[in-house]
Amino acid sequence: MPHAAPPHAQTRRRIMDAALEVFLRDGYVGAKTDEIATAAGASKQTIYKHFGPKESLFEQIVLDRLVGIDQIFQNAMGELATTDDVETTLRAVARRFIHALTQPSHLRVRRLVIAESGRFPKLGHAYFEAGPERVHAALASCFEQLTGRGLLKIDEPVLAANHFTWLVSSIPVNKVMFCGDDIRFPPSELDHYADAAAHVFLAAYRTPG
Amino acid sequence: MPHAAPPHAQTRRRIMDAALEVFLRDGYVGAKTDEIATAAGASKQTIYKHFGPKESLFEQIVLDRLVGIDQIFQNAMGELATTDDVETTLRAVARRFIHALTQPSHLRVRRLVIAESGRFPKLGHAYFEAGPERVHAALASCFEQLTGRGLLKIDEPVLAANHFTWLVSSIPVNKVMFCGDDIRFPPSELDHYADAAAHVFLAAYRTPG
DNA sequence: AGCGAACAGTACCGTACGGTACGCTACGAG
DNA sequence: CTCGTAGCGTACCGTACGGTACTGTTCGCT
Repeated sequence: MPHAAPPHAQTRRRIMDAALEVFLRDGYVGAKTDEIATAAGASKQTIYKHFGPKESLFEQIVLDRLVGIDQIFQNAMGELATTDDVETTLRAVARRFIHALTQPSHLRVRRLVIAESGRFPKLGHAYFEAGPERVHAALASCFEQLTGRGLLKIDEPVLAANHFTWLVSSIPVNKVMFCGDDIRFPPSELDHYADAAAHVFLAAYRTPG
Repeated sequence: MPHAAPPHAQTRRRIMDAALEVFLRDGYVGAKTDEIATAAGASKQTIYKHFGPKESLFEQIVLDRLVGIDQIFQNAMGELATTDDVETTLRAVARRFIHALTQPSHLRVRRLVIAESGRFPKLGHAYFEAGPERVHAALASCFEQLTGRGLLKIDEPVLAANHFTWLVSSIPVNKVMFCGDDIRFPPSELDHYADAAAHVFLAAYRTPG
């Protein structure tokens, strides 16, 4: 821990964390470099030295938050592909999924990217590919395996993956998009959404009998 | 070019239309009052006379776009509550729904409200209530009637209404949120999403037999 | 004709913000 | 000790933007 001398990286992280916070709160245009510097306990020169102009700083920070964004969801999928009890496992996946997704740390970034996707189209695309699309691809691959094993009946795996994720997450996610990140959902409510979503999904995609 | 003397309302509308366009393109902070004035063919004085400061202008314009926002969807529901052929009608509703929802004129406002919901929390709430929540309430009431008539089996009508609308619209809506309003979906693709959504919904909520 | 409201055009004010320059301190390596 | 690197703090520059004042003009009304 008291590793004393990482000269560069530490300052860099401090700036990125502080800047992200300011960008999340005020948006790209509303964020002021002076405030970022103050919040980071750094000087503006240092920021410009490390990241170049404001646009570049913004892109680097958001892009940085995107690496591995799908990992938590991939993890949430767990042993889905290899289970024998699809219903139980899928419900568990849905629950882990919705709890992970409704973390403010995730939804605030999501809203920021949506807000700035006009000014930074690349960021919008990058988020979409690194997040939803990756998750849907992984989920679709699970569904294919389960279909192959006769446990599900799915013709269009990617479409089904979309159905599953949006069924699970749309209610809380959309509410937060419009009503702010300070909304907290009781865990029981999230569980209820997850269970209901899994129920609907299985009604449509479970093998009959 | 001969001016035909406008009674205030016409100037007002010209300003509101131009300002909305600029706000949609640049966001609240990015929009410049000078540019709004130029785009409206009006002078800044006139704008301030009619709407007061920038914040007030923004709120009035967005609020104005919210009245009746649910009407197109209510209309899309048509004779849903009184039909005897739930499957056919529901599929038709889903198609009308997704085509109405994916109009750029709607999605651009949606994105703007999300983007500014931090700075203007009231607008976020107002949008959510005037849009999704109203639609869900109306849809839920249809579902209750259909359940009463034994054509559907729905315990939680509002939850089911959420399932239906998000099942139908989530794929294109979310894509546009991240990838920009210039994305156009082939009508056949939208129809496919609508049909698949109706299928999933009915599998879960149709009365057995 | 004459009055007043509505409006365009433009100049203007104050301030705030992105970005840079400069001078200073602290520290690790040789 | 000395030099190079990383960083802080502050002052500074140019510009741009929200908002106002002022002037002149068009139009409706009486």
